[in-house]
Amino acid sequence: MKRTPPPDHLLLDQQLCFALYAASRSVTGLYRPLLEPLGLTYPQYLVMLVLWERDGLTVRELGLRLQLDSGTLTPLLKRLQAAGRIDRQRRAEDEREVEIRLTEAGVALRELASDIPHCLAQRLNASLDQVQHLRDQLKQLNRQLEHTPTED
Amino acid sequence: MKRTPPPDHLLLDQQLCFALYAASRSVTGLYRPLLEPLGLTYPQYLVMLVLWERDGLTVRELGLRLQLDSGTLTPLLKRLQAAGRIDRQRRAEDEREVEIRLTEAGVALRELASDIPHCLAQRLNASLDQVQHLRDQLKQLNRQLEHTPTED
DNA sequence: AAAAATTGAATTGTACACAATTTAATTTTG
DNA sequence: CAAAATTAAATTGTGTACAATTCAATTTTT
Repeated sequence: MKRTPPPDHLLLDQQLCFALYAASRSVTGLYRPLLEPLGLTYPQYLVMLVLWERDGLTVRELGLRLQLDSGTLTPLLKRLQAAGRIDRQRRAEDEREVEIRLTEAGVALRELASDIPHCLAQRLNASLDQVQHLRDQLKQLNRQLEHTPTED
Repeated sequence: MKRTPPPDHLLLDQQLCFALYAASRSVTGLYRPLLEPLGLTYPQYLVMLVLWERDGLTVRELGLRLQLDSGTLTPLLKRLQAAGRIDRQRRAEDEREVEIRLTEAGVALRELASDIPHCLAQRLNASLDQVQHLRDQLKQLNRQLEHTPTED
């Protein structure tokens, strides 16, 4: 005699996607005050993390690492260049590729960033275990999604 | 005799933030082909989820629920209105508030959306347990962040 | 080797996010 | 009650995201 079956599956609070979306934006928000003194946005910080690990990558390689395409990266990299953190240069071996290299200022910025992970961990006021567990689950989810073609 | 101490904390793969950011965008990407036939973007879908649960909320109330401000919601809601899914109307009791109401088409859209959670769960090809566990951890993280003022 | 296909960036266009400001309506205060 | 403070949306401006297209450089085919 039920009129409408309980539509549990469409409840916002049931959605993994919303939990992810909200958590991602919240955490990004935590970074903002820490990154502002460095003059970096959050996606720019991610690019710097990659370059601090390995300098001289191409736009394509940065895109693979961060799962971002040239439509996002090109303007972002131009802003990092305008701010004097990186240089962009076509590769001699293959003129299609653009190599991204840290400037001295870009390398130096790493010192200023070195406290950020620690600062952030404190603000998260979650246990390290909790954070690592969550991170590893998310990474696993990401791996599963990477290997799931859209099968269209 | 180490030159530079291992900068583990700045490695991209160590960052919870990046795992979150990447997972969030990946999952949003999974929704895209499912939402496209409905003519909805992913944030628009979230707004519809809220309204399907409870119609007639104000912009402010939607913003609280989704953690979005008027700068994001106002143009999004105008697009939903232009697409005929909602009406926007100033409240008589308080002319500052704008009440959002589903149109008939907006209500009807719910039927078409009813399969989406199931479709998505399949594409995630993760166990339900895994998804629920992850979701609950993220929700807990969100709660912790909500109650952590910026203390500035 | 020349034509065709592929590839890497850049560009174009649409839609978020979010800080900061503005505007209008309501509340609070002196 | 009028001025000041507060509030809710809207607006403005900057910076992503991402699909789709363009363009030039390289590879692959014929």
